[in-house]
Amino acid sequence: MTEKVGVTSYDVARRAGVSQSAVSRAFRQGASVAPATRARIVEAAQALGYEPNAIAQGLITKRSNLVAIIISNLTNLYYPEVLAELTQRLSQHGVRVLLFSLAAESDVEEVLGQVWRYRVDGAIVAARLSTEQLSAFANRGVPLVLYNRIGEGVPVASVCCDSDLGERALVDGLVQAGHRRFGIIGGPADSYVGEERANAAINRLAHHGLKAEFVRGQFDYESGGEGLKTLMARTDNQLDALICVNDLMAIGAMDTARNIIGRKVPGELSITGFDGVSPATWEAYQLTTIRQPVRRMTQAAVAMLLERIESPDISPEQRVFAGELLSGRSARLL
Amino acid sequence: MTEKVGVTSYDVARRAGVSQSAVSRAFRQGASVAPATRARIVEAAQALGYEPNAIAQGLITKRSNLVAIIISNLTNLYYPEVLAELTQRLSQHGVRVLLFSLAAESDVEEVLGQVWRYRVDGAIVAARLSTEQLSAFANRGVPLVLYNRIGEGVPVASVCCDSDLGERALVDGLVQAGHRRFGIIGGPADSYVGEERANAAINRLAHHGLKAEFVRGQFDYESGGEGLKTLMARTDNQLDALICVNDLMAIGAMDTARNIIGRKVPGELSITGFDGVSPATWEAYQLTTIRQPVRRMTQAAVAMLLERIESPDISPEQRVFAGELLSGRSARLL
DNA sequence: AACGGAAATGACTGCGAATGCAAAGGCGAA
DNA sequence: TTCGCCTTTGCATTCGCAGTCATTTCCGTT
Repeated sequence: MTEKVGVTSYDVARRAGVSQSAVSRAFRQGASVAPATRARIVEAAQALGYEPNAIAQGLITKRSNLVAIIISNLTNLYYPEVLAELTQRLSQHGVRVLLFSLAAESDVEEVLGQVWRYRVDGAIVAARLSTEQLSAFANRGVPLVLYNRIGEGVPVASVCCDSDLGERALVDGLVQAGHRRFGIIGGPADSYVGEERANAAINRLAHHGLKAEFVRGQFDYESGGEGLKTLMARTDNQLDALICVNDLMAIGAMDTARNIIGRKVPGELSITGFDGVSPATWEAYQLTTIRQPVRRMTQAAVAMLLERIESPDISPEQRVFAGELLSGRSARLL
Repeated sequence: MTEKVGVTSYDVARRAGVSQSAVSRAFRQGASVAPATRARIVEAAQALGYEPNAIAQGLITKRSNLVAIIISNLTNLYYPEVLAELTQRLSQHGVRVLLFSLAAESDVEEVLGQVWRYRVDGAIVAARLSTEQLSAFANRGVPLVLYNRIGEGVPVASVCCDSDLGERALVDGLVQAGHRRFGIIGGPADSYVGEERANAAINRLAHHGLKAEFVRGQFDYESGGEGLKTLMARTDNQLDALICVNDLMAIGAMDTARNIIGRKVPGELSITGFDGVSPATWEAYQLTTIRQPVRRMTQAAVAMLLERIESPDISPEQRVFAGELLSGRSARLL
């Protein structure tokens, strides 16, 4: 078993006493090779430590078996799970993952350049793309599936978690439980889900004839606490319900409410989140939130992408999944 | 700007009225091309939406500019940060990341097959590799850097966080503060850092003439609570210090101690962790732990790998970084 | 105007595997 | 034994680009 560098199909062919074509065929499904020949070849390959060169394969077949995954902030606590799921599912289908992690949104353009260069078979993107960038995928014929965002202005395949349904469940529950002074901590203005969720909450509150104070956060723990303080100041400490557009900010707000401001949660202040990250279920928080069905969403994203790799002309489709209401102990509902 | 599929250097050459060689040179650093010619070529390339085919480049130059990152459990809360850092640093050096996320350790063998096929320039691995697997990297001439583990039996480049120093600081602090009944929650038996840290703690306790009760966990939140309960049962509830080999278990233990068992932390029970993940600093926990210098460690891993890609014969090196003691409020120290 | 040397450019080959096509081999039936 | 058909096999070509080598162009010199 002398594994060595640069073993090619010719080396294997020589050792097995066949032609290079035969070696190629021996490694491909359903090719015409006599069982005995294939056995000899496989044996020779094993002896030499041969593995087909995926680069060369990609060049000639025009299939790299590579899929780009572009994620903006991996540290979001929500994405790692998504990434792991996506990677493993894609692996099962013989597709490798080329990972691009954006430090800043402005890096997208550069990243896309690399995506084109590697001739990926498709891409799953959880980052903001401009209309031009979206069209670039179409023009280059690279199948694309957006994760938790939709193609603004351009029809693109995407999977999302339903913001309206989710926030409606939370708002309705809070209103029915008697809350009246609402605060909302949104995300950065350029975040799709941030705006979606905030608007969903605002609209549903309006439906009940209620208004809410609104501040923006950065989706992180600190934003939650700061947002809460700001809202408290603005409302003369009268806030009795706080809707955060993600869990991390809700957690930050809970900690600040309990340990800094000295408000009982949920006794004096109800707090809700969105995502259903693992810390949300920790004993200290028991957050009332909407859990995104990550398994189903990743499964859908992968399925949609693979479909489109096989048949590039499938029309765009949006799959919107309802989240699950996790009734924790951070909010009085119903 | 008609971006289209399959634009090759020949297309660009034709449009710019030059040869394919010229196009190739125009896109390479320091090649001999007249500025005017290069400008014409770049313009033509832009007009056609040409991007050099990295696959073809890889085939001929034998440099894929691809690095494999193999991580066992991405959901560990500690790894996402590491992954994001590694990816971004590698990107800055023009290297792309081929991500492999293991669902089970047994998948390693299959993953390695893919790693060979893609002719990656190197690999960073945070997963358990057998001696044979380690040698396979050497035999195939693929530079390898291990993250938070060392090559057992084989000399391999690696970066680690010092378990001895870290646990020593924690143990010494706890002992000096008067703790005597110790419990340790370790990791799975096949985890390198788990064993390292547990042993480090046990040895340091022995140095003080103390023993500790020991149970194993799975590095997750639940393990912390369960481990604590088990230890409490074993020690007749006399435990006064709990050392967890990672933060997540420490957090789980804190929640269980406070909310289930009804023990004051740190009043009646001191708890320590290891890693310095972000939830450790949350207001609700303020965990006393050892923070791994992630930035320096990832920086080192990337530097070591790139060095070895440039000069494959550089000898193995271990870089061990001291962690930083985060004195939180989960333990009485000194 | 002629020359020399450096810079710029193009023709050509090869990286490693896949595949169309033609040739060879195997086997059963007549 | 011969024919015909199907399965195996090999040859030759191709994918897109880098890099070698030979050729041409361009300048400054004398």
